[in-house]
Amino acid sequence: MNKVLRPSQDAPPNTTGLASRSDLVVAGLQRAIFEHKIAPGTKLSEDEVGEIFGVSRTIVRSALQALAHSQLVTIEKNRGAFIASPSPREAHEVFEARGLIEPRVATMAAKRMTDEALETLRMHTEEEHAAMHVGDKGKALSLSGGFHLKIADIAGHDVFTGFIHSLISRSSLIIALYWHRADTTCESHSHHALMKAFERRDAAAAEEIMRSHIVDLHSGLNLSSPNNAPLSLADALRP
Amino acid sequence: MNKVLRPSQDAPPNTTGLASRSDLVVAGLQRAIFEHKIAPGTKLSEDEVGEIFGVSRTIVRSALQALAHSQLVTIEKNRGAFIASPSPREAHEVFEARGLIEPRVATMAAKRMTDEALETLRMHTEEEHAAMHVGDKGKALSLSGGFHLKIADIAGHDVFTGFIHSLISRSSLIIALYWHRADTTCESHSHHALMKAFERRDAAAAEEIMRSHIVDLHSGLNLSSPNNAPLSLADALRP
DNA sequence: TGCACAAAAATCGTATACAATCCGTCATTG
DNA sequence: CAATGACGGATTGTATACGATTTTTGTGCA
Repeated sequence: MNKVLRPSQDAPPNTTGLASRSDLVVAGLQRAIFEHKIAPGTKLSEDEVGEIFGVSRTIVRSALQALAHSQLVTIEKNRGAFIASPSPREAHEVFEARGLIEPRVATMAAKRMTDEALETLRMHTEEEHAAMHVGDKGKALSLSGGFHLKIADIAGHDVFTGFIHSLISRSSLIIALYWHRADTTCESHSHHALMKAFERRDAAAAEEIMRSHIVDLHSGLNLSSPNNAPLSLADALRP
Repeated sequence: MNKVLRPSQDAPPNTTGLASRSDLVVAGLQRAIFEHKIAPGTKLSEDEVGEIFGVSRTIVRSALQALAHSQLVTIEKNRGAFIASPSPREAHEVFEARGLIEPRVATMAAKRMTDEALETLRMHTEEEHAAMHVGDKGKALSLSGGFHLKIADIAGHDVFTGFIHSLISRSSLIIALYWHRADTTCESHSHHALMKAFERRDAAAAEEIMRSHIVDLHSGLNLSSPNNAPLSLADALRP
Protein backbone atom coordinates (compact mmCIF):
# COMPACT_ATOMS: atom_id res chain seq x y z
CA MET A 1 0.00 0.00 0.00
CA ASN A 2 3.00 2.27 -0.10
CA LYS A 3 4.82 1.52 -3.29
CA VAL A 4 1.82 2.11 -5.48
CA LEU A 5 1.47 4.99 -7.92
CA ARG A 6 4.17 7.51 -8.85
CA PRO A 7 5.71 5.39 -11.58
CA SER A 8 8.23 7.78 -13.03
CA GLN A 9 7.86 11.36 -11.88
CA ASP A 10 10.37 11.02 -9.08
CA ALA A 11 13.60 11.30 -10.99
CA PRO A 12 14.85 13.70 -8.30
CA PRO A 13 13.71 11.81 -5.21
CA ASN A 14 13.12 15.03 -3.36
CA THR A 15 11.45 17.55 -5.63
CA THR A 16 12.43 21.17 -5.71
CA GLY A 17 14.12 21.64 -2.41
CA LEU A 18 11.37 22.18 0.08
CA ALA A 19 8.04 20.38 0.23
CA SER A 20 8.61 17.17 2.11
CA ARG A 21 6.19 14.38 1.40
CA SER A 22 3.89 15.20 4.27
CA ASP A 23 3.57 18.76 3.02
CA LEU A 24 2.19 17.38 -0.20
CA VAL A 25 -0.44 15.47 1.70
CA VAL A 26 -1.29 18.56 3.70
CA ALA A 27 -1.60 20.58 0.53
CA GLY A 28 -3.79 17.99 -1.13
CA LEU A 29 -6.17 17.80 1.78
CA GLN A 30 -6.24 21.56 2.20
CA ARG A 31 -7.07 22.01 -1.43
CA ALA A 32 -9.93 19.57 -1.18
CA ILE A 33 -11.23 21.35 1.88
CA PHE A 34 -10.97 24.78 0.30
CA GLU A 35 -12.88 23.69 -2.74
CA HIS A 36 -15.52 22.01 -0.61
CA LYS A 37 -14.78 18.60 -2.02
CA ILE A 38 -14.86 17.01 1.39
CA ALA A 39 -17.46 17.94 3.95
CA PRO A 40 -16.90 18.73 7.61
CA GLY A 41 -17.10 15.64 9.76
CA THR A 42 -15.69 13.29 7.14
CA LYS A 43 -13.49 10.59 8.61
CA LEU A 44 -9.89 10.61 7.44
CA SER A 45 -8.61 7.10 7.95
CA GLU A 46 -4.84 6.96 8.04
CA ASP A 47 -4.67 3.91 5.82
CA GLU A 48 -7.09 5.32 3.30
CA VAL A 49 -5.36 8.66 2.97
CA GLY A 50 -2.01 6.92 2.81
CA GLU A 51 -3.13 4.72 -0.02
CA ILE A 52 -4.56 7.62 -1.98
CA PHE A 53 -1.36 9.62 -1.80
CA GLY A 54 0.93 6.60 -1.99
CA VAL A 55 2.70 7.23 1.31
CA SER A 56 2.99 5.38 4.56
CA ARG A 57 0.96 6.05 7.66
CA THR A 58 3.92 7.84 9.21
CA ILE A 59 3.62 10.61 6.65
CA VAL A 60 -0.14 10.75 6.83
CA ARG A 61 -0.03 10.99 10.57
CA SER A 62 2.38 13.88 10.39
CA ALA A 63 0.16 15.64 7.89
CA LEU A 64 -2.95 15.10 9.98
CA GLN A 65 -1.24 16.51 13.04
CA ALA A 66 -0.26 19.58 11.10
CA LEU A 67 -3.82 20.05 9.91
CA ALA A 68 -5.09 19.50 13.42
CA HIS A 69 -2.87 22.30 14.60
CA SER A 70 -4.46 24.63 12.04
CA GLN A 71 -7.83 23.46 13.30
CA LEU A 72 -8.78 21.98 9.96
CA VAL A 73 -9.08 18.48 11.32
CA THR A 74 -9.94 17.14 14.72
CA ILE A 75 -8.07 14.18 16.15
CA GLU A 76 -9.80 12.01 18.71
CA LYS A 77 -7.56 9.68 20.61
CA ASN A 78 -7.86 6.09 19.42
CA ARG A 79 -10.71 7.07 17.15
CA GLY A 80 -9.08 8.87 14.30
CA ALA A 81 -9.05 12.15 12.43
CA PHE A 82 -12.05 13.97 11.03
CA ILE A 83 -12.51 17.08 8.98
CA ALA A 84 -13.28 19.73 11.57
CA SER A 85 -16.81 20.91 11.98
CA PRO A 86 -16.74 24.36 13.56
CA SER A 87 -19.44 25.17 16.05
CA PRO A 88 -21.62 28.25 15.52
CA ARG A 89 -19.74 29.91 18.31
CA GLU A 90 -16.39 29.16 16.73
CA ALA A 91 -17.72 30.48 13.43
CA HIS A 92 -18.69 33.69 15.10
CA GLU A 93 -15.30 34.05 16.74
CA VAL A 94 -13.41 33.40 13.53
CA PHE A 95 -15.20 36.20 11.74
CA GLU A 96 -14.84 38.48 14.71
CA ALA A 97 -11.10 37.90 14.59
CA ARG A 98 -11.00 38.51 10.87
CA GLY A 99 -12.91 41.73 11.46
CA LEU A 100 -10.19 42.93 13.78
CA ILE A 101 -7.12 41.79 11.89
CA GLU A 102 -7.88 42.05 8.22
CA PRO A 103 -8.80 45.75 8.11
CA ARG A 104 -5.47 46.53 9.75
CA VAL A 105 -3.70 44.36 7.21
CA ALA A 106 -5.57 46.04 4.39
CA THR A 107 -4.17 49.42 5.39
CA MET A 108 -0.69 47.97 5.52
CA ALA A 109 -1.15 46.46 2.09
CA ALA A 110 -2.38 49.74 0.68
CA LYS A 111 0.68 51.52 1.98
CA ARG A 112 3.08 49.01 0.48
CA MET A 113 1.21 48.39 -2.74
CA THR A 114 3.33 48.18 -5.88
CA ASP A 115 2.24 48.11 -9.49
CA GLU A 116 3.24 44.49 -9.82
CA ALA A 117 1.24 43.52 -6.77
CA LEU A 118 -1.75 45.36 -8.17
CA GLU A 119 -1.42 43.42 -11.38
CA THR A 120 -1.29 40.13 -9.50
CA LEU A 121 -4.44 41.04 -7.62
CA ARG A 122 -6.17 42.05 -10.81
CA MET A 123 -5.40 38.75 -12.45
CA HIS A 124 -6.66 36.99 -9.41
CA THR A 125 -10.01 38.75 -9.50
CA GLU A 126 -10.35 37.84 -13.15
CA GLU A 127 -9.83 34.20 -12.35
CA GLU A 128 -12.45 34.57 -9.67
CA HIS A 129 -14.88 36.08 -12.14
CA ALA A 130 -14.23 33.30 -14.62
CA ALA A 131 -14.80 30.55 -12.09
CA MET A 132 -18.01 32.17 -10.93
CA HIS A 133 -19.19 32.56 -14.50
CA VAL A 134 -18.62 28.92 -15.26
CA GLY A 135 -20.53 28.08 -12.11
CA ASP A 136 -17.68 26.31 -10.35
CA LYS A 137 -18.79 27.37 -6.90
CA GLY A 138 -16.12 25.44 -5.04
CA LYS A 139 -13.29 26.97 -6.99
CA ALA A 140 -14.82 30.43 -6.79
CA LEU A 141 -14.98 30.25 -3.02
CA SER A 142 -11.44 28.96 -2.83
CA LEU A 143 -10.18 31.80 -5.00
CA SER A 144 -12.14 34.29 -2.99
CA GLY A 145 -10.23 33.24 0.10
CA GLY A 146 -7.05 33.39 -1.92
CA PHE A 147 -7.70 37.06 -2.61
CA HIS A 148 -7.57 37.84 1.08
CA LEU A 149 -4.40 35.81 1.42
CA LYS A 150 -2.72 37.68 -1.39
CA ILE A 151 -3.53 40.94 0.33
CA ALA A 152 -1.92 39.64 3.48
CA ASP A 153 1.17 38.64 1.53
CA ILE A 154 1.42 42.11 0.08
CA ALA A 155 1.15 43.64 3.52
CA GLY A 156 4.29 41.67 4.30
CA HIS A 157 3.57 41.11 7.97
CA ASP A 158 4.38 37.44 8.56
CA VAL A 159 2.66 37.19 11.91
CA PHE A 160 -0.61 38.62 10.70
CA THR A 161 -0.32 36.66 7.49
CA GLY A 162 -0.02 33.46 9.47
CA PHE A 163 -3.11 34.28 11.48
CA ILE A 164 -5.05 35.14 8.37
CA HIS A 165 -4.05 31.90 6.73
CA SER A 166 -5.45 30.07 9.68
CA LEU A 167 -8.62 32.13 9.80
CA ILE A 168 -9.32 31.79 6.11
CA SER A 169 -8.84 28.06 6.23
CA ARG A 170 -11.34 27.80 9.00
CA SER A 171 -13.66 30.17 7.18
CA SER A 172 -13.78 27.72 4.34
CA LEU A 173 -15.20 25.07 6.64
CA ILE A 174 -17.56 27.57 8.19
CA ILE A 175 -18.90 28.62 4.84
CA ALA A 176 -19.40 25.01 3.86
CA LEU A 177 -21.49 24.55 6.96
CA TYR A 178 -23.39 27.76 7.42
CA TRP A 179 -23.56 29.60 4.11
CA HIS A 180 -26.91 29.45 2.38
CA ARG A 181 -26.98 32.29 -0.11
CA ALA A 182 -26.61 31.07 -3.64
CA ASP A 183 -24.96 34.14 -5.08
CA THR A 184 -21.47 35.25 -4.21
CA THR A 185 -21.81 38.52 -6.06
CA CYS A 186 -21.47 40.67 -2.98
CA GLU A 187 -18.11 39.00 -2.62
CA SER A 188 -17.15 40.12 -6.07
CA HIS A 189 -18.36 43.67 -5.53
CA SER A 190 -16.39 44.12 -2.35
CA HIS A 191 -13.26 42.79 -3.92
CA HIS A 192 -13.70 45.17 -6.79
CA ALA A 193 -14.11 48.09 -4.42
CA LEU A 194 -10.99 47.04 -2.60
CA MET A 195 -9.07 47.02 -5.85
CA LYS A 196 -10.14 50.59 -6.49
CA ALA A 197 -8.92 51.66 -3.10
CA PHE A 198 -5.62 49.91 -3.61
CA GLU A 199 -5.16 51.58 -6.97
CA ARG A 200 -5.46 54.93 -5.23
CA ARG A 201 -3.20 53.71 -2.39
CA ASP A 202 -6.04 54.85 -0.16
CA ALA A 203 -5.29 53.08 3.10
CA ALA A 204 -8.24 54.45 5.04
CA ALA A 205 -10.71 53.43 2.36
CA ALA A 206 -9.18 49.97 2.07
CA GLU A 207 -9.49 49.49 5.79
CA GLU A 208 -13.11 50.53 5.87
CA ILE A 209 -14.12 48.46 2.85
CA MET A 210 -12.43 45.43 4.31
CA ARG A 211 -14.18 45.91 7.60
CA SER A 212 -17.61 46.12 6.08
CA HIS A 213 -16.85 43.29 3.70
CA ILE A 214 -16.13 40.98 6.59
CA VAL A 215 -19.19 42.13 8.46
CA ASP A 216 -21.13 41.25 5.33
CA LEU A 217 -19.67 37.78 5.20
CA HIS A 218 -20.32 37.30 8.87
CA SER A 219 -23.94 38.32 8.60
CA GLY A 220 -24.40 36.10 5.57
CA LEU A 221 -23.99 33.04 7.76
CA ASN A 222 -26.97 31.21 9.13
CA LEU A 223 -25.55 29.75 12.27
CA SER A 224 -28.72 27.92 13.27
CA SER A 225 -29.02 25.56 10.32
CA PRO A 226 -25.89 23.79 9.18
CA ASN A 227 -25.65 22.23 5.73
CA ASN A 228 -24.41 18.73 5.20
CA ALA A 229 -23.17 17.09 2.05
CA PRO A 230 -20.82 14.21 2.72
CA LEU A 231 -18.76 12.94 -0.21
CA SER A 232 -16.52 10.02 -0.89
CA LEU A 233 -12.90 10.55 -0.01
CA ALA A 234 -11.20 8.91 -2.95
CA ASP A 235 -13.24 10.98 -5.41
CA ALA A 236 -12.54 14.20 -3.60
CA LEU A 237 -8.76 13.98 -3.56
CA ARG A 238 -6.13 13.86 -6.31
CA PRO A 239 -5.79 17.13 -8.24
CA MET B 1 16.59 3.93 25.54
CA ASN B 2 12.83 3.74 25.81
CA LYS B 3 12.09 1.53 28.75
CA VAL B 4 14.22 3.56 31.11
CA LEU B 5 12.89 5.62 33.98
CA ARG B 6 9.26 5.77 35.16
CA PRO B 7 9.51 2.80 37.49
CA SER B 8 6.14 2.94 39.17
CA GLN B 9 4.12 6.05 38.50
CA ASP B 10 2.24 4.59 35.57
CA ALA B 11 -0.29 2.42 37.30
CA PRO B 12 -2.90 3.66 34.84
CA PRO B 13 -0.94 3.38 31.59
CA ASN B 14 -2.62 6.45 30.23
CA THR B 15 -2.82 9.07 32.94
CA THR B 16 -5.90 11.17 33.52
CA GLY B 17 -7.63 10.96 30.21
CA LEU B 18 -5.99 13.50 27.99
CA ALA B 19 -2.31 14.37 27.78
CA SER B 20 -0.75 11.86 25.46
CA ARG B 21 2.93 11.22 25.88
CA SER B 22 4.00 13.70 23.27
CA ASP B 23 2.02 16.42 25.00
CA LEU B 24 4.12 15.86 28.06
CA VAL B 25 7.27 16.38 26.05
CA VAL B 26 5.78 19.51 24.51
CA ALA B 27 4.89 20.82 27.95
CA GLY B 28 8.34 20.06 29.33
CA LEU B 29 10.10 21.84 26.52
CA GLN B 30 7.70 24.77 26.63
CA ARG B 31 8.22 25.16 30.30
CA ALA B 32 11.97 25.21 29.85
CA ILE B 33 11.63 27.79 27.14
CA PHE B 34 9.28 30.00 29.14
CA GLU B 35 11.62 30.02 32.09
CA HIS B 36 14.59 30.76 29.88
CA LYS B 37 16.31 27.53 30.78
CA ILE B 38 17.22 26.82 27.18
CA ALA B 39 18.47 29.53 24.91
CA PRO B 40 17.32 30.26 21.35
CA GLY B 41 19.36 28.37 18.81
CA THR B 42 19.95 25.33 21.01
CA LYS B 43 19.94 22.10 19.08
CA LEU B 44 17.28 19.61 20.09
CA SER B 45 18.56 16.22 19.05
CA GLU B 46 15.78 13.67 18.78
CA ASP B 47 17.76 10.98 20.55
CA GLU B 48 18.82 13.28 23.34
CA VAL B 49 15.36 14.61 24.05
CA GLY B 50 13.96 11.11 23.82
CA GLU B 51 16.40 9.82 26.36
CA ILE B 52 15.72 12.66 28.78
CA PHE B 53 11.98 12.12 28.73
CA GLY B 54 12.19 8.35 28.43
CA VAL B 55 10.25 8.12 25.18
CA SER B 56 11.03 6.95 21.70
CA ARG B 57 11.95 9.17 18.79
CA THR B 58 8.46 8.82 17.40
CA ILE B 59 7.06 10.76 20.32
CA VAL B 60 9.83 13.32 20.31
CA ARG B 61 9.38 13.91 16.64
CA SER B 62 5.68 14.50 17.10
CA ALA B 63 6.36 16.94 19.91
CA LEU B 64 8.96 18.82 17.91
CA GLN B 65 6.59 19.17 14.99
CA ALA B 66 3.95 20.57 17.28
CA LEU B 67 6.41 23.08 18.69
CA ALA B 68 7.55 23.97 15.20
CA HIS B 69 3.98 24.76 14.31
CA SER B 70 3.81 27.19 17.22
CA GLN B 71 7.06 28.70 16.00
CA LEU B 72 8.92 27.76 19.13
CA VAL B 73 11.34 25.50 17.32
CA THR B 74 12.67 25.50 13.80
CA ILE B 75 13.07 22.27 11.90
CA GLU B 76 15.64 22.14 9.14
CA LYS B 77 15.33 19.20 6.83
CA ASN B 78 17.92 16.53 7.51
CA ARG B 79 19.60 18.81 10.01
CA GLY B 80 17.36 18.71 13.01
CA ALA B 81 15.34 20.88 15.34
CA PHE B 82 16.52 24.02 17.10
CA ILE B 83 14.97 26.37 19.58
CA ALA B 84 13.70 29.19 17.43
CA SER B 85 15.61 32.43 17.33
CA PRO B 86 13.24 35.18 16.24
CA SER B 87 14.65 37.87 14.02
CA PRO B 88 14.35 41.51 15.06
CA ARG B 89 11.70 41.92 12.44
CA GLU B 90 9.72 38.99 13.76
CA ALA B 91 10.05 40.40 17.25
CA HIS B 92 8.63 43.68 16.08
CA GLU B 93 5.74 41.97 14.34
CA VAL B 94 4.87 39.84 17.34
CA PHE B 95 4.52 42.85 19.57
CA GLU B 96 2.63 44.74 16.93
CA ALA B 97 0.15 41.87 16.79
CA ARG B 98 -0.13 41.77 20.54
CA GLY B 99 -0.77 45.49 20.49
CA LEU B 100 -3.74 44.95 18.22
CA ILE B 101 -5.26 41.87 19.78
CA GLU B 102 -4.66 42.07 23.51
CA PRO B 103 -6.35 45.41 24.14
CA ARG B 104 -9.47 44.09 22.46
CA VAL B 105 -9.29 40.97 24.59
CA ALA B 106 -8.81 43.05 27.70
CA THR B 107 -12.11 44.83 27.09
CA MET B 108 -13.84 41.51 26.60
CA ALA B 109 -12.34 40.20 29.82
CA ALA B 110 -13.45 43.29 31.71
CA LYS B 111 -17.00 42.82 30.52
CA ARG B 112 -17.13 39.18 31.55
CA MET B 113 -15.13 39.51 34.75
CA THR B 114 -16.45 37.55 37.72
CA ASP B 115 -15.40 37.72 41.34
CA GLU B 116 -13.80 34.29 41.13
CA ALA B 117 -11.80 35.26 38.08
CA LEU B 118 -10.64 38.39 39.85
CA GLU B 119 -9.48 36.30 42.77
CA THR B 120 -7.55 33.98 40.45
CA LEU B 121 -5.83 36.95 38.87
CA ARG B 122 -5.01 38.41 42.24
CA MET B 123 -3.39 35.20 43.39
CA HIS B 124 -1.44 35.10 40.18
CA THR B 125 -0.02 38.57 40.67
CA GLU B 126 1.02 37.63 44.19
CA GLU B 127 2.92 34.65 42.87
CA GLU B 128 4.54 36.97 40.41
CA HIS B 129 5.56 39.33 43.18
CA ALA B 130 6.97 36.51 45.22
CA ALA B 131 9.07 35.14 42.36
CA MET B 132 10.41 38.59 41.60
CA HIS B 133 11.23 39.17 45.24
CA VAL B 134 13.19 35.96 45.48
CA GLY B 135 15.02 36.98 42.33
CA ASP B 136 13.91 34.06 40.21
CA LYS B 137 13.91 36.03 37.01
CA GLY B 138 13.01 33.11 34.77
CA LYS B 139 9.97 32.18 36.78
CA ALA B 140 8.89 35.79 37.11
CA LEU B 141 8.93 36.25 33.36
CA SER B 142 7.06 33.03 32.84
CA LEU B 143 4.38 34.07 35.30
CA SER B 144 4.17 37.47 33.74
CA GLY B 145 3.22 35.85 30.46
CA GLY B 146 0.80 33.66 32.32
CA PHE B 147 -1.03 36.74 33.52
CA HIS B 148 -1.81 37.73 29.96
CA LEU B 149 -2.94 34.21 29.20
CA LYS B 150 -5.30 34.16 32.16
CA ILE B 151 -6.88 37.35 30.94
CA ALA B 152 -7.42 35.78 27.57
CA ASP B 153 -9.03 32.76 29.21
CA ILE B 154 -11.39 35.02 31.10
CA ALA B 155 -12.34 36.80 27.91
CA GLY B 156 -13.49 33.40 26.72
CA HIS B 157 -12.77 33.94 23.05
CA ASP B 158 -11.07 30.75 21.92
CA VAL B 159 -9.75 32.10 18.66
CA PHE B 160 -8.11 35.13 20.22
CA THR B 161 -6.92 33.04 23.12
CA GLY B 162 -5.18 30.69 20.71
CA PHE B 163 -3.45 33.58 18.98
CA ILE B 164 -2.37 35.06 22.26
CA HIS B 165 -0.97 31.74 23.42
CA SER B 166 1.15 31.67 20.31
CA LEU B 167 2.23 35.28 20.61
CA ILE B 168 3.18 35.00 24.27
CA SER B 169 5.20 31.88 23.63
CA ARG B 170 7.14 33.68 20.99
CA SER B 171 7.47 36.71 23.20
CA SER B 172 9.29 34.56 25.67
CA LEU B 173 11.97 33.80 23.11
CA ILE B 174 12.07 37.41 22.03
CA ILE B 175 12.58 38.62 25.57
CA ALA B 176 15.35 36.09 26.06
CA LEU B 177 17.08 37.51 23.03
CA TYR B 178 16.44 41.22 23.10
CA TRP B 179 15.54 42.27 26.62
CA HIS B 180 18.28 44.09 28.48
CA ARG B 181 16.61 45.93 31.33
CA ALA B 182 17.31 44.28 34.62
CA ASP B 183 14.14 45.33 36.40
CA THR B 184 10.73 44.03 35.53
CA THR B 185 8.98 46.46 37.82
CA CYS B 186 7.17 48.27 35.03
CA GLU B 187 5.66 44.90 34.30
CA SER B 188 4.38 44.66 37.82
CA HIS B 189 3.00 48.20 37.81
CA SER B 190 1.03 47.68 34.63
CA HIS B 191 -0.42 44.45 35.86
CA HIS B 192 -1.48 46.15 39.04
CA ALA B 193 -3.16 48.93 37.11
CA LEU B 194 -4.97 46.36 35.01
CA MET B 195 -6.24 44.68 38.15
CA LYS B 196 -7.69 47.97 39.32
CA ALA B 197 -9.51 48.44 36.02
CA PHE B 198 -10.86 44.91 36.13
CA GLU B 199 -12.11 45.43 39.67
CA ARG B 200 -14.13 48.37 38.41
CA ARG B 201 -15.22 46.39 35.31
CA ASP B 202 -13.89 49.38 33.42
CA ALA B 203 -13.49 47.99 29.91
CA ALA B 204 -12.22 51.19 28.31
CA ALA B 205 -9.55 51.64 30.95
CA ALA B 206 -8.47 48.03 30.71
CA GLU B 207 -8.11 48.36 26.97
CA GLU B 208 -6.03 51.49 27.21
CA ILE B 209 -3.78 50.19 29.96
CA MET B 210 -3.18 47.01 28.04
CA ARG B 211 -2.32 48.94 24.92
CA SER B 212 0.24 51.11 26.62
CA HIS B 213 1.60 48.16 28.57
CA ILE B 214 2.40 46.35 25.36
CA VAL B 215 3.90 49.45 23.82
CA ASP B 216 6.11 49.62 26.90
CA LEU B 217 7.24 46.05 26.50
CA HIS B 218 7.85 46.60 22.81
CA SER B 219 9.96 49.65 23.39
CA GLY B 220 11.91 47.88 26.11
CA LEU B 221 13.46 45.62 23.50
CA ASN B 222 16.83 46.35 22.04
CA LEU B 223 16.54 44.76 18.67
CA SER B 224 20.07 45.55 17.58
CA SER B 225 21.99 43.57 20.20
CA PRO B 226 20.81 40.06 20.93
CA ASN B 227 21.81 38.29 24.11
CA ASN B 228 23.14 34.78 24.13
CA ALA B 229 23.43 32.34 26.97
CA PRO B 230 23.50 28.74 25.86
CA LEU B 231 22.89 26.07 28.48
CA SER B 232 23.11 22.33 28.66
CA LEU B 233 19.95 20.54 27.64
CA ALA B 234 19.87 17.81 30.25
CA ASP B 235 20.20 20.36 33.06
CA ALA B 236 17.48 22.56 31.66
CA LEU B 237 14.76 19.93 31.42
CA ARG B 238 12.95 17.80 34.01
CA PRO B 239 10.69 19.73 36.39
C1' DT C 1 -38.22 -9.42 18.24
C1' DG C 2 -35.00 -7.06 21.08
C1' DC C 3 -31.26 -6.70 24.18
C1' DA C 4 -26.81 -8.10 26.29
C1' DC C 5 -22.58 -9.86 25.90
C1' DA C 6 -18.58 -11.84 23.63
C1' DA C 7 -15.59 -12.52 19.90
C1' DA C 8 -13.54 -10.55 15.70
C1' DA C 9 -12.23 -6.90 12.71
C1' DA C 10 -10.61 -2.53 11.99
C1' DT C 11 -7.95 1.35 13.40
C1' DC C 12 -4.86 3.90 16.05
C1' DG C 13 -0.40 4.52 19.27
C1' DT C 14 4.30 3.40 19.76
C1' DA C 15 8.73 1.33 18.99
C1' DT C 16 12.17 -0.02 16.04
C1' DA C 17 14.70 -1.17 11.74
C1' DC C 18 16.56 0.49 7.64
C1' DA C 19 17.58 4.06 4.07
C1' DA C 20 18.92 8.74 2.86
C1' DT C 21 21.35 12.80 3.95
C1' DC C 22 24.59 15.77 6.01
C1' DC C 23 28.99 17.14 8.26
C1' DG C 24 33.62 16.76 9.62
C1' DT C 25 38.06 14.65 8.74
C1' DC C 26 41.77 13.28 6.29
C1' DA C 27 44.27 12.10 2.36
C1' DT C 28 45.57 13.41 -2.23
C1' DT C 29 47.08 16.65 -5.62
C1' DG C 30 48.26 20.88 -7.99
C1' DC D 1 50.60 24.86 1.72
C1' DA D 2 45.90 25.43 0.17
C1' DA D 3 42.11 23.40 -2.18
C1' DT D 4 39.42 19.61 -3.37
C1' DG D 5 37.35 15.22 -3.07
C1' DA D 6 36.26 10.87 -0.84
C1' DC D 7 35.32 8.29 3.22
C1' DG D 8 33.10 7.45 7.91
C1' DG D 9 30.21 8.68 11.67
C1' DA D 10 26.21 10.74 13.20
C1' DT D 11 21.49 12.28 12.63
C1' DT D 12 17.23 12.58 10.39
C1' DG D 13 13.36 10.56 7.03
C1' DT D 14 10.42 6.74 6.16
C1' DA D 15 8.41 2.24 6.42
C1' DT D 16 6.78 -1.43 8.93
C1' DA D 17 5.82 -4.54 12.87
C1' DC D 18 3.42 -5.14 17.11
C1' DG D 19 0.41 -4.03 20.99
C1' DA D 20 -3.72 -1.39 22.68
C1' DT D 21 -8.22 0.43 22.09
C1' DT D 22 -12.40 1.01 19.84
C1' DT D 23 -16.14 -0.46 16.86
C1' DT D 24 -18.68 -3.83 14.75
C1' DT D 25 -20.65 -8.20 14.19
C1' DG D 26 -22.75 -12.29 15.54
C1' DT D 27 -24.93 -15.27 18.75
C1' DG D 28 -27.69 -16.75 22.67
C1' DC D 29 -31.20 -15.85 25.82
C1' DA D 30 -35.25 -13.58 27.67
